[in-house]
Amino acid sequence: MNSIPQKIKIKDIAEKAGVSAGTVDRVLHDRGNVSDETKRKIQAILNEINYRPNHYASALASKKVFVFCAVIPNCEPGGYWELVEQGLLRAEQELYDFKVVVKVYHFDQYSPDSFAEAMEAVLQQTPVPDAVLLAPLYKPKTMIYTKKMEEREIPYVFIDSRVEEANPLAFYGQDSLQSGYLGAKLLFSQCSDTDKIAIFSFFDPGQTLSNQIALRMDGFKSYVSKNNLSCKIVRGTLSANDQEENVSMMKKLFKENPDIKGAAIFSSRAYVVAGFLEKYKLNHVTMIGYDLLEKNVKYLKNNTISYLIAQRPEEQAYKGIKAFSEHFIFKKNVPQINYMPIDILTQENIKFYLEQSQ
Amino acid sequence: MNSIPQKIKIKDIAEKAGVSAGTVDRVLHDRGNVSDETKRKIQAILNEINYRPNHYASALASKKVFVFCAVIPNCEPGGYWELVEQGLLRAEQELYDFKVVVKVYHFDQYSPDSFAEAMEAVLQQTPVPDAVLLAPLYKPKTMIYTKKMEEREIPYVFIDSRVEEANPLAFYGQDSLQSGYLGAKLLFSQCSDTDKIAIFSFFDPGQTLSNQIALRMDGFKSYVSKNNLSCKIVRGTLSANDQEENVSMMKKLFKENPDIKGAAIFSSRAYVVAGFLEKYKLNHVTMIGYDLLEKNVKYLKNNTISYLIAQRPEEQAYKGIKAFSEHFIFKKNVPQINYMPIDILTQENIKFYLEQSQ
DNA sequence: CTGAAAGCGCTTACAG
DNA sequence: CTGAAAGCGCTTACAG
Repeated sequence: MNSIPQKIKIKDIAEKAGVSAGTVDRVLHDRGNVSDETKRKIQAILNEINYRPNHYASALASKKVFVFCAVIPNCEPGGYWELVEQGLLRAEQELYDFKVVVKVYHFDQYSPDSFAEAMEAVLQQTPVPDAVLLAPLYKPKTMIYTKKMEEREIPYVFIDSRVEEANPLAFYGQDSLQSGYLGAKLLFSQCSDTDKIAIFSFFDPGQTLSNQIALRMDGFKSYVSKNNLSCKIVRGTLSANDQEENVSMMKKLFKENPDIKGAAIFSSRAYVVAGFLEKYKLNHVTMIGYDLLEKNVKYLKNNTISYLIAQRPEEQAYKGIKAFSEHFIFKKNVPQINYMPIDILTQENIKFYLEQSQ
Repeated sequence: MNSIPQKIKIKDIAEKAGVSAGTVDRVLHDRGNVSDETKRKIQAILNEINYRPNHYASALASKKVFVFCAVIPNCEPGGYWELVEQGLLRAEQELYDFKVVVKVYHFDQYSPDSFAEAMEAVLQQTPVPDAVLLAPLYKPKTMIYTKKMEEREIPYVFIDSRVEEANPLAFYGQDSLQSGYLGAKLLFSQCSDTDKIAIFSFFDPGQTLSNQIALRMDGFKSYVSKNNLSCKIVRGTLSANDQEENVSMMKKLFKENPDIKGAAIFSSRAYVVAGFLEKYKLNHVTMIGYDLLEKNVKYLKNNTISYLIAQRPEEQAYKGIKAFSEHFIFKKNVPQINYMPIDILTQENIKFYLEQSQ
């Protein structure tokens, strides 16, 4: 009548071994204070039977509080990192009954030093964090702190981009090179191979261009060269905070190059360029951009942007925190490299991605 | 030191109300045997404080076994419905400790009668299922059984497609009309507006074309008419089991219409047409298809198919079962209409969707 | 109608 | 090194 097969419990194992449940628990979690003989006997039984621990009961009984820290750039309202933070909070909510706390630390995404400060604060906080999630925007500073965490045996997860030399518990993010490559393919599906294309990027005072943007640009170029396209590429440099300067720069660029047919920008702020194209009615310019921000979606919907390429930032953060709970609470192995799908968004399917915030 | 705020437990409420935990439990779950006065007193306290029940402890203590039935078409290896079944099994695995069993019933997807038989079996099984997930391929038969389930107060979830007149706990699937519309857009991004296009569909002996396929076709046509395209459309009818006949049909079609430039097929078996195009080297024909099947992916990778449109079948089934656990175990409200994103797959991003099977 | 007790499957001091 | 007991936050008979 009952279709659930009888589950094996610690008590069953204890009886078989002629010991108490406490002792079985000790070998199960390898916390010592068991004689070699008893240990062998219990392990023999464990090998024979298929014991599946009930991690919910375990968490209920355990007094352990987990503190997971997250180190990400400051969140502007409506900006990319706000989506990431939402994922962190969703994971925290979901893990509430497991006594998990997520503490978020922010840094200035244009300042490697500010990243370092945040990491210092994390490593000095009490209680010591059980694990750390971080967006490793800058490789040298990242290496300093991954090393420290490895010394202290604090597992860490990368989101957004990754540093190959480090050894995180897991990584969740996009293959940036490939997303740049796909961006080129989509742009040239609307443009001719010989067209003039404008590529925009934000001026970077400290020469600290983040990994991801640089890789997307490489991917874009690799599409062009692999397919022997004879397009001409012109560059425009944007300012992060001076919108007037941006407008005059773009005015000049499009005046000097009236034959520009396509535009691409590899940061999440496509709306800066799209706003210009719309205002000055440059409808003949096809544009592609990155990331599912409200401000970008507006221009996708009115056809100023033809394609947006997205990377599920909320899901990256959510899965990053969940990786820690899988590791500590559910004792599961987590795959180390987890590329998110490179989602292609158009006017026709955007609606369903917007609904998807879970 | 401990950042977890003190949680309120049933015992705390019981003390405040001057009753026992059992009585609080009775009003919490509305299972009667409580005097109006006690009930009021407890509810007053409940309204004041923010009690968050620990559903894990609740499930642990409860003896209730949940049986969820799923009614889906037969799974061919490598076929669409196998992906759905994988999602069912993943959900069952994940809910193992909650004493959840998922029982899968299959039917012949070309036979409404066979669907009805499966539903009969489900409703007659012992124990009575706590909930039923189904793919409502055929509306009239579906209505018969959704009615019965509503009478017996058995919640049900639709996946794949939905019947608007019914009232499921939830629906997980694609907006088929829109996915057909997007298919047209992608095809015409590679073809000219005036090209000749071939549309293929499987011959349907019982005139029981499933909802979804018909809607995709409508969506496709609506793109054509909305954009005033002057393309010519020719039709090809395929057989589900006679591959030789299919080849001769397609030979004839392409011989008589050498100017066919594009091809579309709205079922999951794009590989039947793509295999023909590849074999007879019709490289000048651009093709779009549906669903992330291995056999389709092969032709996406070698460029016979330009775009595949996917709908996350594994996730539909997984979320469908999870909707039941949210409802029964975690007492959460489940959104009723859940459209899956319409994923656009290309050679460049397919790899990351393949890795995504969770 | 209500409460006390036992139990879900595990962990955690504590005593020896 | 080991076991008995208490407890995690709930639910479930059972007795009254």
